[in-house]
Amino acid sequence: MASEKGVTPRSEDYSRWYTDVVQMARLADYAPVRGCMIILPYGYELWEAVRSGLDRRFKETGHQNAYFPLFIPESFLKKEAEHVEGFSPELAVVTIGGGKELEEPLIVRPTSETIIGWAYAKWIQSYRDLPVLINQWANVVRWEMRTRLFLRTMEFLWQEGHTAHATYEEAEEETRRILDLYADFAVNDAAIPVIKGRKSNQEKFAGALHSYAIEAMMGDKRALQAGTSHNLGQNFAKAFNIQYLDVNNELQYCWTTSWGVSTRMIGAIVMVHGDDKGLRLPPRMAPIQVVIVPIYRQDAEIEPVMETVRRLQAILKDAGIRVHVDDRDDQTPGFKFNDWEMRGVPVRLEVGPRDVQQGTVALARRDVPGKAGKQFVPQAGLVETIRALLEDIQANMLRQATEFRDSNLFEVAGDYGRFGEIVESGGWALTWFCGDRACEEKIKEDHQLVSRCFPLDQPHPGEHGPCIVCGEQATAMAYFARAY
RNA sequence: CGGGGCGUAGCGCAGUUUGGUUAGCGCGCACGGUUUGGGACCGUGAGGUCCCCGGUUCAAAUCCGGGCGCCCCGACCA
Repeated sequence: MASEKGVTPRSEDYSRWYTDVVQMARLADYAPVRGCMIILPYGYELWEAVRSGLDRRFKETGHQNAYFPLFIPESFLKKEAEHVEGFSPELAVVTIGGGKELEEPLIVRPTSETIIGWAYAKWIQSYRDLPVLINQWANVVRWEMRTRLFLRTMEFLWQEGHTAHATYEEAEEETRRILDLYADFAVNDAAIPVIKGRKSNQEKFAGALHSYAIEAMMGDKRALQAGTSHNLGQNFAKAFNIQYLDVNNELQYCWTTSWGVSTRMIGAIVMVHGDDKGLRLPPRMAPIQVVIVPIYRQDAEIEPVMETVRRLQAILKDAGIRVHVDDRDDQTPGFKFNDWEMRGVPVRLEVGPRDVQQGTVALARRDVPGKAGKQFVPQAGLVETIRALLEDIQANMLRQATEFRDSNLFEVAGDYGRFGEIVESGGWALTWFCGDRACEEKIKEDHQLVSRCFPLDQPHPGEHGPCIVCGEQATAMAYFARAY
């Protein structure tokens, strides 16, 4: 970890900064097993905020939670050709149980399409059983070569939705509905601007007809896929015999979808909003929205100060604001200011003897550094003041992130040299792209990066343009950028 | 899986080149006191299989051989 005081400045070394922030803000710690992490209480509270934000939206759109087993029979994975090809390099396999070699090895789930497909085949008989709209909150394991706290760990937490529908149209509608839901969560709760788009065939989920994703720009301009939604077509339905009888008493294969957001979202929040001093949490996600730091010089001042602190704490808590009183008596106020700034708390409230006398408090906002972000306000009407301040911080953080992102998006047509300049300087290039494997490979060879997505919101809808690589007429533009 | 770096107290490191007292520093921790509106100070104290195994030597944190682990950068991925 970095220096004795604070994290490595973000501007100095981005990846070290990230590692420092995650550890020093006590979001996560390294585990004794390579590539695994311990999610600490403060980090887990953030995850709970992600979970409740998404879960509420899932329920509102008619989904229910369920839980499927961790272990999947090896043969299941093999039933969908693309799927097994995509995942086999990163599987953890259990071959011994109870001291005996297993007849059939068990896969520790890397994702649950197969075992859920098996269950759906059992459950679904008729069009009357459709749609099936199930989500599960679970851990999954993928044997990763290179890992990073939250961004890529061998075991991670996520939600995976799995739905089955009667028609392609319904499945596609579901896939898109979830993509919208993810974007809504990212933008409105996590204050992360995202680009909704379709993945190229090369980048789609192993076994999907096509995949959509929300792509976000991190503070170092690299892209991060923060959520994915897949239209699986009938691929898994055919592999697992998920069939139903339609109104005409004819047997049909279902159309299925799957979609997921993982603990990686926490990495995104850190990397999008953090600054040189550490974490900055959007108020809607912050486990602690307001931290109260009591200030006193002499023992005689403790009593009246703490009395005011407790009173304000109760008022804020009753108003539904997540408030914490830092009453540690072995740390100075100055230390606490820095500590909570590093941990990203949006608002700091100071109560000292002067405030007790004058009926005021000092309020400091995390998104505006130094004195500029500090103001003295009356205790009267504090709930309204803080509510407004939290809203303003939330909006400001989204605005800052959006401005930063937009200033690094560049459109380029038909000029491969210019395209190279953009992506090599870290920007995102939006360009006509035919989507062919050969063209994507060429870019990968030249610039060590692949397409992020074809944005759903196309800048020139209905028009054509020359693919940036082969020059053939392409019908859509895609983003290219270095990614995590 | 390639390239680089690192492994010495809870954390960050010095010491290793050139083997030699009782292995040291800062932070943190415990206790006492003074402090407290932007990272306090003084005093006392606790804390070590120097990553592991083997070898060389009168003597190894230090030299030699082998192994393990972690971090960073690339190839592959939520």
